[in-house]
Amino acid sequence: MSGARKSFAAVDCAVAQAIEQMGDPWILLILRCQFQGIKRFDDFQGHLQISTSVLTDRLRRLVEAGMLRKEQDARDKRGTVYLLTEKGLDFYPVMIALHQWSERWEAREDGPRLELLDKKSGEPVRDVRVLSQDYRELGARDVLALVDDRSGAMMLDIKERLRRRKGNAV
Amino acid sequence: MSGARKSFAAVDCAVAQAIEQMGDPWILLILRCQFQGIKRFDDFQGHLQISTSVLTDRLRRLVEAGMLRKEQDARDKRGTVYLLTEKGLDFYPVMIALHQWSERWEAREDGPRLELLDKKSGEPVRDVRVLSQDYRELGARDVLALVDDRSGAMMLDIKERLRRRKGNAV
DNA sequence: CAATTTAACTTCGTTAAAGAAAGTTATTTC
DNA sequence: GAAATAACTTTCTTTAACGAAGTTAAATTG
Repeated sequence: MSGARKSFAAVDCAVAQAIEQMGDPWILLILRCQFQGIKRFDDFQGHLQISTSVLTDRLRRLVEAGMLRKEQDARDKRGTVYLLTEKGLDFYPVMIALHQWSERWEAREDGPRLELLDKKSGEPVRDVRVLSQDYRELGARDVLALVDDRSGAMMLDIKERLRRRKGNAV
Repeated sequence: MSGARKSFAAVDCAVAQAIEQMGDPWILLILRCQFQGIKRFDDFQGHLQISTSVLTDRLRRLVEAGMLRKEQDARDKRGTVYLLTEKGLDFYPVMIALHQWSERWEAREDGPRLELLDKKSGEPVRDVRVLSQDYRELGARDVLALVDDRSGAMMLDIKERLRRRKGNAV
């Protein structure tokens, strides 16, 4: 009876909140363009083949979310530039993690389309990974997720689930 | 005249391809649940309040994309478990980068809802960042994106854009 | 300096996908 | 053997994405 995309803002989880705001294909593609240096309305359209109404909507959302700020182009007063804020720039690791994951699993036969080099050294950047304090690479199975249930006590997520499922296959 | 979400599969870019496949809110939320250990149809519904038709569709897409595999539950032959493949598990850095970004910028006043600890040491994991070979943290401005134009020569992305825009504000 | 072009939208009609609810099939528990 | 449950499928309604056309203000061209 709805047709609208549901909101899951009520879910008390940082990832869910991030997805609520940034987990939209066009939002992510616009951010990708931003990191490529694209800043203007018609350049987004040229690169993304996005309809004007949707582009307007997504740029507005990104500004509202504090990811981008709007500025008048100094050279052409008709023009607007959308610039990444500090919050927007801080999304870079997510974007690069996504990029590298894609290169690892969906690579073209003829090699990578894009190489990311550290400007200072000229060497490729490291694969974005979850690391321990002493820089060991950690997978999902090496990390313990502690959920704070807001009642004062810290609760072990895994133990709680095990309890609830009463010995089902894990 | 369309109403359908457009495909940008033709865009020759790894990030765009990743977004085409994984840049959907429900896809991302299902993956988040997977990393929490949720594996069964009705558990996804319970946690996500997702409609059955959409959940069916997204699980099918995730299996098709090679992120999840379907298995019959050994204990209950009615049951199906959806398990992360190697490709799916490798998506972990993206998920944690998203989580940490959200905790940094959308944190509740009363502190983090989830703490991620290295099982081996008990210490929190590092913030997921783009790192140089010698572990310097790199921002978007510290990284050079080299585009391979498939014509043999490597082409400097930034220089090319500068040339095209003929001295517009950067 | 008038006419045209351009940037960044807004509005409008159409359609495909998201959603709610009810129905289906094969197990399993009582 | 009856009721419950897991994992869907089907049907119907609504809404948001799409394409195209129109708008406004500034800049460029003749």
